[in-house]
Amino acid sequence: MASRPTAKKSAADAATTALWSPAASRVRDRERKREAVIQTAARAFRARGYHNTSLDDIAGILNVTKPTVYHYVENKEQLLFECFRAGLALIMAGFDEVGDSTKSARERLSIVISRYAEAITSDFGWCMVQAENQDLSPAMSRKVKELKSEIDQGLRRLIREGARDGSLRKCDEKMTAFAIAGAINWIAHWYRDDEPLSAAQIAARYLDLFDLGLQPR
Amino acid sequence: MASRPTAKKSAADAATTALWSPAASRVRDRERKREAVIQTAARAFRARGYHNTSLDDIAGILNVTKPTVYHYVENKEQLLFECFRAGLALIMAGFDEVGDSTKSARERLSIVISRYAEAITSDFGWCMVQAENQDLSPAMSRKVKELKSEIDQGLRRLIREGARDGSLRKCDEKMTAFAIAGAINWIAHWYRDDEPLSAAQIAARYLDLFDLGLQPR
DNA sequence: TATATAATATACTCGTGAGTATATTTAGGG
DNA sequence: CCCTAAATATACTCACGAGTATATTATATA
Repeated sequence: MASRPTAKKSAADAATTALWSPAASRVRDRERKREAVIQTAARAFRARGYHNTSLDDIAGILNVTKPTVYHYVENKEQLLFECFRAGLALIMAGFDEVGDSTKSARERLSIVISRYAEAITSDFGWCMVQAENQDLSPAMSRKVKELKSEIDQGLRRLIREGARDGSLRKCDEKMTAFAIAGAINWIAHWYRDDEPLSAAQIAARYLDLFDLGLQPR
Repeated sequence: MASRPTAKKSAADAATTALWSPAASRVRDRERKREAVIQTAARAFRARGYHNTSLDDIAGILNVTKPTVYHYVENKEQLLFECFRAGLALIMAGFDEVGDSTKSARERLSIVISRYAEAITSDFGWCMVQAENQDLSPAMSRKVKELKSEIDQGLRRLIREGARDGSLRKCDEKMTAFAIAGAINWIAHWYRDDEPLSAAQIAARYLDLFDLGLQPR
């Protein structure tokens, strides 16, 4: 393996990379660096896919070698897991935001969906969506599944509350939550940074469908 | 590499495997065998993921060695592509089915969505959904993208026709098609063979959402 | 029945990538 | 200013998996 692999760094990588740049004042803040590793991994995973991204790649982008990466994370799987967790946190933040609101369930659902879509279009969101059980050890797979189900539970709860407060029509709670989550998760598959619509705009259009349906009124 | 790797065959594999079983009358029908290779690959990819499935695995399931697999397909990428193509064909069959129908666009869309969901829950459907550009050569990636867009075009067309014939409300054609396709594609991520609801039942619930929306009428 | 061709197997190569043993540098605390 | 611990690098190992060169067996046809 070539030392200090000469990786092509995008402008967007510069901010994180600067932490190691020879010029910079190398305040070694373990936590900051760890986060930079995770952030860089997320970006790389999203760009090339988990399996097509080696730890050498990630190290290269950071201007560092593989053992350094291992100094901050246990292994590749954990790296994916951390990215996943960050993505999940973004989504859960949406739920927290409306947690103590007095708004109708319908309004709260709107907000959650919008935040959800924003999260999904981020690097971490991609990881959160793509963290496949198949790529994880049984233990980690269980954990991921468990955590993912928080989103599902949150959506179902809003749908249930909507049926109670009358702001949403009664429907199959589970399948409706799956359909909505699926539509949003899928954004990660097609969204590119040059997409003309913002995540919020996409969410608004999706909400139009979920709210009103396609049948003329 | 161990010769004739002792792979655990599921009951469902038996039918395809029988083509090579010593007892069977070995009518060597190239096309049949090729299809068995592709079918077996699809099942394995879905079960363990594309990257976690080796050609030795696939050969093993078929009671055969790797060069035999190569006798029927160029390489692993092409194997995925064939699976993708089979999945796509299932979906496009839904569009063909309603092609010359005099039904309203709304009714036709219902049928297409139902067929689409059925296709997605199959092994080929999984491959169709998961065939990521990241795993394919540039040329193949282009081809896959091109073919996938047929689904999108088909959906948009129905949505457009619905606006014309009055059976569907006017909406953002592109984003609506994306939302619907996303919701359905996502089924591949969570559907398991022990799922209590059939694909058609899932589709019916999804259609309920897409048709009527969540806002009480 | 001999021969060409298809189908399959054996036994490799070769690259790549995760992970590590060990050395070296850097920085802070005594 | 020295000494310990953290941070990083060098230089590996090792397994695995795609793909192949080559032999062997079966089958169809002349």
